[in-house]
Amino acid sequence: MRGRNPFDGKPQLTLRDVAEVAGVSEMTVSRVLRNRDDVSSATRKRVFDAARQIGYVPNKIAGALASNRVNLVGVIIPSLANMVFPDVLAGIDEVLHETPLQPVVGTSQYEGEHEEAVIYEMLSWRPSGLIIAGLEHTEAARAMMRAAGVPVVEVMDVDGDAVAASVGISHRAAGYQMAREIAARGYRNICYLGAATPGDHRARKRLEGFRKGLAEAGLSLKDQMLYQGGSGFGTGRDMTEKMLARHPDTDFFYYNTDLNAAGGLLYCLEKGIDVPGQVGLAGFNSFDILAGLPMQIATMDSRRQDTGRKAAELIASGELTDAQVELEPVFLPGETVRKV
Amino acid sequence: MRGRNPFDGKPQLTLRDVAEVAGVSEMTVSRVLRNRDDVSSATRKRVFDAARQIGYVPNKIAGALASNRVNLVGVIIPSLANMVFPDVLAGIDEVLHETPLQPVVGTSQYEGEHEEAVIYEMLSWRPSGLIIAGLEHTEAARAMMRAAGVPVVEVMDVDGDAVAASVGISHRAAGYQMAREIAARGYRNICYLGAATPGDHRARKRLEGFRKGLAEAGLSLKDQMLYQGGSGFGTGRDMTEKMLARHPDTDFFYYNTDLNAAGGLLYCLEKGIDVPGQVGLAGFNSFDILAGLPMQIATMDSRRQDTGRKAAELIASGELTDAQVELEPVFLPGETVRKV
DNA sequence: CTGAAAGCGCTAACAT
DNA sequence: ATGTTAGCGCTTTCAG
Repeated sequence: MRGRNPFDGKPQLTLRDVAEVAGVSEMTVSRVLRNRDDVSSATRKRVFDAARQIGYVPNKIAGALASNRVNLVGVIIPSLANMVFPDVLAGIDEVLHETPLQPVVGTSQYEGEHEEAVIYEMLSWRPSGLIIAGLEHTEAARAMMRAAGVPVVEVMDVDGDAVAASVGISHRAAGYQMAREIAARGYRNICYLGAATPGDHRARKRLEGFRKGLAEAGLSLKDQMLYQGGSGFGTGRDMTEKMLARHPDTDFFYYNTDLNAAGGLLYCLEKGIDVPGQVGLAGFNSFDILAGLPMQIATMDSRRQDTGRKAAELIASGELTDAQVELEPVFLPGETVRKV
Repeated sequence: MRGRNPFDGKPQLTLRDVAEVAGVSEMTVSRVLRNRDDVSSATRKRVFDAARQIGYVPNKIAGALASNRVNLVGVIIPSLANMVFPDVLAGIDEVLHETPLQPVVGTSQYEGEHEEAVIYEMLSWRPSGLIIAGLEHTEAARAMMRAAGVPVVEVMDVDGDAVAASVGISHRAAGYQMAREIAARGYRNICYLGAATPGDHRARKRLEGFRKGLAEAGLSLKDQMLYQGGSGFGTGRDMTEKMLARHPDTDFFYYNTDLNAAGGLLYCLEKGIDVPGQVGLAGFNSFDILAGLPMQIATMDSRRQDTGRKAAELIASGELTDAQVELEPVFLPGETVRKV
């Protein structure tokens, strides 16, 4: 016997098996199973019954090879551990769900070489499209995406040159706008608390935009602190405590994510610090689950689900597009910044 | 020309193209690209150079059809919107990352018919394995999984009959144990606050186990409340407020998830309620991001990453296993229950 | 160590 | 409305 799948004891059922039971040609079975309407309803029924009876499951591998159509969409994100990426995935899934397309997920672990390998792997399945987080890739990765011959959408960032299409917010603009909002509210001693992930270009760009916004308001960042490891209330709390010890006159903390901001908020409230009077706080992302904190944190909606949805729509359209879709990050003042 | 992919302008590069450039046979190219060691290193280098030069990406569709080997693993979960499922995915991804296998994700939206369709879709790719959340499936779905001929692992639940292998905690046991812990700490007026998702069998089983545990301690559930929509601090806060209004003598709230419990905790603290003296609180899941709340919530670690890892290991082993791996849900008393 | 032939299961294209 | 033929790009098998 030829090399079957090692797990596969019994030979797989083929169209031929269904055809024999139904008493029609393979081709007719193929037509019925692809829901084509050029088959008589009597034949259609016979075929469906036969297929169900023997438990036939079509082989998409063979179908894909013959038709050169693959209903898979590659999705490459840095990690699944950070909530923002599953959020984008959920948006993608929501749209693909209405189509014959299925997402295949790969993670790059914020690492270019790794990402390149995952892209290669994905493209070797000849997917119907590729959705990939970020605009920063190795030169080889960009070359592969350019040559892929299928729609490629880079998501969650529009600050830079996309290989083809892109969907997302400008993190520079998000940081910039936040700086302006903070400055306009009279805060002056502003610190940034973020992550030390080298491959996190989006956080880097937000901080760049933030500094620029401060500069234009005649301000500058007083200090910053970067942590290793995951975000969370504990992380935000610790960083806030340390920074306040270092600079007791800090009057604003800008966090890389709401999760850390929430920790900072809880710390401040515990210490009896007047928020937003004495100290203001702002995060980033806007997580639904945090609605219900003692105070609603000022943040900026990063439009993750919308990003996923829009990217999936571009792929589903089948066009080889290079649309640049910039979504607006929405400033949500919450209750942790002073009123203007 | 035969029906190419509509997105594909240029014909795809084949082994033949590489072979011509390298001046060897297709077969030799195939060997080199599969990293087989029966090729001279001189030839190997020529082939690699040729492949890189023309930008060749192998076609796994064709390879899979010829070899009957597919390096995809189907993963079917109810939703991506609930953090617990990405956590399992992360565990799966962590292990598959070290193998040639790639996860393909599908969601069932907690809906049996939908799940059945997704299973059919997945199996038609002849994946190397299938990981699916839960033990409750339509009869047709179970039949497909039984006949799949590849390792199938049902995860996140072991209370019931698995089609083949299963990995996860017993939610009944988790609920039961939590009830015993609560009873042992002297709480008597106990309410459950959870979700109204009909397809959430795990929450249902936890509650069953919880009731049983209470009963064995001579107690019974005072009341329960189920909400529609996503969990979060706001949801937990609202439910807690309503339930306290209904039963001011409630001395314990058991939540379906830590996210809701956190909302309840914040509400209680705000109202000056003595936690854990007057009111105790416990959730479920154990989310890292919540470390840093004013009080650490009593919870039970649902071992999500471990579950994903173990399931992926079973798939990666390639064995057609029916191992039943029961992980222990770990009780974490935190600070929101009285000391024993 | 390298090559030639056959065919994986399905679908496009062309019959009828 | 249904059937026939050829072949997708690769790997298995067998030959050298």
